[in-house]
Amino acid sequence: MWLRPPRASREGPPLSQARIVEEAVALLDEQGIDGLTMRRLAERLGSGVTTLYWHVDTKDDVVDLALDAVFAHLQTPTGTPDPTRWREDIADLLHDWRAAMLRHPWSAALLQRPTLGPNLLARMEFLQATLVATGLSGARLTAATWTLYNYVMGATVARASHDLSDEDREAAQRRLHELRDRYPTLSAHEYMLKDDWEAAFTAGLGYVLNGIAADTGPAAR
Amino acid sequence: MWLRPPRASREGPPLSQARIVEEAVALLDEQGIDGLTMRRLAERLGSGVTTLYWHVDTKDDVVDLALDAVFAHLQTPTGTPDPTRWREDIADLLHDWRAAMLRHPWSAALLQRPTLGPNLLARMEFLQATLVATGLSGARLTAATWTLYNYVMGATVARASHDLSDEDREAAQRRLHELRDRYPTLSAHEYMLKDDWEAAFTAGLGYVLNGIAADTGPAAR
DNA sequence: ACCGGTACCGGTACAACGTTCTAGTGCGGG
DNA sequence: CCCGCACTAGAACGTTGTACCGGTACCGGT
Repeated sequence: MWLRPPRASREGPPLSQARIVEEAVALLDEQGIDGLTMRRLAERLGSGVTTLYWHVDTKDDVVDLALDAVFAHLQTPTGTPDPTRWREDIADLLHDWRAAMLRHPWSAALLQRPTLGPNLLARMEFLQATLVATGLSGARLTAATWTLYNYVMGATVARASHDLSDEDREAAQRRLHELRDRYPTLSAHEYMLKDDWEAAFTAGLGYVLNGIAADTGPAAR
Repeated sequence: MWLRPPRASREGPPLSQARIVEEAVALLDEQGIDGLTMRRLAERLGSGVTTLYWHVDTKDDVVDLALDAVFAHLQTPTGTPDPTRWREDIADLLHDWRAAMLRHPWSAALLQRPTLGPNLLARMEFLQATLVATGLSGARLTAATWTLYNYVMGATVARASHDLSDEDREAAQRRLHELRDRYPTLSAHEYMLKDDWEAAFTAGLGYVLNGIAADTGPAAR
């Protein structure tokens, strides 16, 4: 009866969806996608497991919110885009996009859900608006938009998934050498040893932008 | 003692890793990534759950093998590539690559692991060999290889993840219209309603190839 | 004809998970 | 004073991946 524990009496700020998401991101950063557990999350928040379900319907909600939170930090520039600077503007956007995801590598694994969070949409809006300002529209606009989107996503996923330890990378390249009959080119050009991802990303983005530039209106060139 | 069941006496072919992987792919096709369970898999194979663990170390092994199996069907052309046909050859390869993954939509979600299965490596080998034949080498070769890889992967992941039902797509576009103050461009250009993915993929691939072409040796043009 | 080992099979068990059900507790407004 | 709302959480259920261990069929050697 008496002498039951004093019930902790509302310490700290009350639980909220925002606090849950914030802690979820931290947990994901530390332990990766498999480390995110409702129980662990509750423990870190100093709350009961089931309490989380008052603020959130399901674990997937937490994941979706955490994913969009990754893109929260940047205030994408607003206002009418400058058509003469479209290449730089898009390059900046995509570099930042990729950097945000690589800062939280688990996010690359979560792109199986459609791009519908507010922060992601804001980036998409800026991307497409810039392309419109170059004179693109219709099918060519769609193609350009998605080509750029595909490229960043692909580059980020590839980067995150090929981020092996040095030993693993060397072991993989060694195996390629052993199989050099089957993979002569990969073996000769050190497919697995590449490590300047940043330069490769920039160069590839240059290719894509060049390809698109040939299709824009004269205002952009 | 007596009258115990006759023990079924080795019906069918003995379990093997190949049979497990084959059935895993079928199960993934029918039920998606969450439908793949060691218990369900065992049931479909008519074996005990733990028996699977004789042929396979862990569930992740099954997943890795199933992923590479998706790329098994195509015999990638071997022999020295023809530099005058590099665009067509690469376009064919990437179209097939994407088609193989879309035939098994769960595969797009599994690209978090590096590209090391034999079938994936064979495709990579062909891709890079074709690029070498155009005269690329060094950093430019690396950039071109990964740009193409990134583009297919991105396109496939994006396609698989944005494959909503018609209602969902319309609901999403309706929400965009409601928020047209924040997303004027996306709202005006029907961002969510695009459905000719095939054309967009082809057009985007054209951009990328054009961008790369400007960087190849004269032999390729 | 027997033995022993290798290859393979599968029941039981366990810890961890996501989630539902239900029973609370404190606080602000009538 | 107390009702109801916002919030908290324990207990429990069903499902998951996997370790442990006791089996059975078959095969080569003696």
